[in-house]
Amino acid sequence: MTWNLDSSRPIYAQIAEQVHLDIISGLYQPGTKLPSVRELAAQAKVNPNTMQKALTELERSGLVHSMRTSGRFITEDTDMIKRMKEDLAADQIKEFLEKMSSMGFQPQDTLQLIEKILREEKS
Amino acid sequence: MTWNLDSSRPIYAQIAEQVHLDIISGLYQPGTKLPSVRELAAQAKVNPNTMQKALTELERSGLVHSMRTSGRFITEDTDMIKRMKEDLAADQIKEFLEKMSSMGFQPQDTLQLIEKILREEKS
DNA sequence: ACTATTGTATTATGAACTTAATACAATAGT
DNA sequence: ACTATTGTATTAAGTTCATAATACAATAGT
Repeated sequence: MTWNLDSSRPIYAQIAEQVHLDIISGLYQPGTKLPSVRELAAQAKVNPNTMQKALTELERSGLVHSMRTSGRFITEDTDMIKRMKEDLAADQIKEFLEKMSSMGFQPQDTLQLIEKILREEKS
Repeated sequence: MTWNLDSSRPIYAQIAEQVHLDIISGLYQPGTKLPSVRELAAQAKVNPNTMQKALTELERSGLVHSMRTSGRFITEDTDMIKRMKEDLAADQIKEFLEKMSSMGFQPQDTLQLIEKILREEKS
């Protein structure tokens, strides 16, 4: 797990989002136990309170739940994870297209630009 | 000009970004005078200090410059605007593809998903 | 039974952000 | 010359965020 944090948004929100993505992408398997708050905080080099806040935030999504003294676990509801992945992907795409649109790129322009950039990256 | 602000990031940063986009998209024409700080603040329903901070921030990009008492103006350097538009678009695309990738969608998957969503939106 | 580990709560401090209320210097327009 | 408008600066207050330093209750593991 590599933590990629900046100062553009609250750190706890960035952490919550990243763990969210890691669950959705399957990096964290359903039913798995998460490292402890203190350990995750150490890994991410943030205060335990900040990590706690991030995880509490994540809990509201239903993707994780805490078992008092045995730790925090990823949900085993694979359908839910799948649904969230689809929803989030759709949201990301709409948000992205909207931003491109506000720059003057219509969806078709955007698609072509993406393809152009992908071609360039291959070299 | 409709202002779309939320609490996820500093307001001044969101304003700076939106004006930036409006210049890049051509909504604000090169050489044009911007409304005054106080008027823009009233439009966006934020404090004049906040709008001032947003515009000062924008000035660092070189897209606008202030003329003491006659107001703030959009740069006339259309080449610069064009260049910034291209750069920003490329950045947005890369950032987007990276996020999709962290969710488990490879670029080709993402392209197909976008096309699927565009088809769905037509109906 | 004991102990370490778990999530959680509390209090304090400092920084960043936002609003508010003013004030000032420069100058465009009259 | 006068006046209103411009960008800009200052000071104060309140909120959110992050860190720090502890502390507590519950329980898994021994």
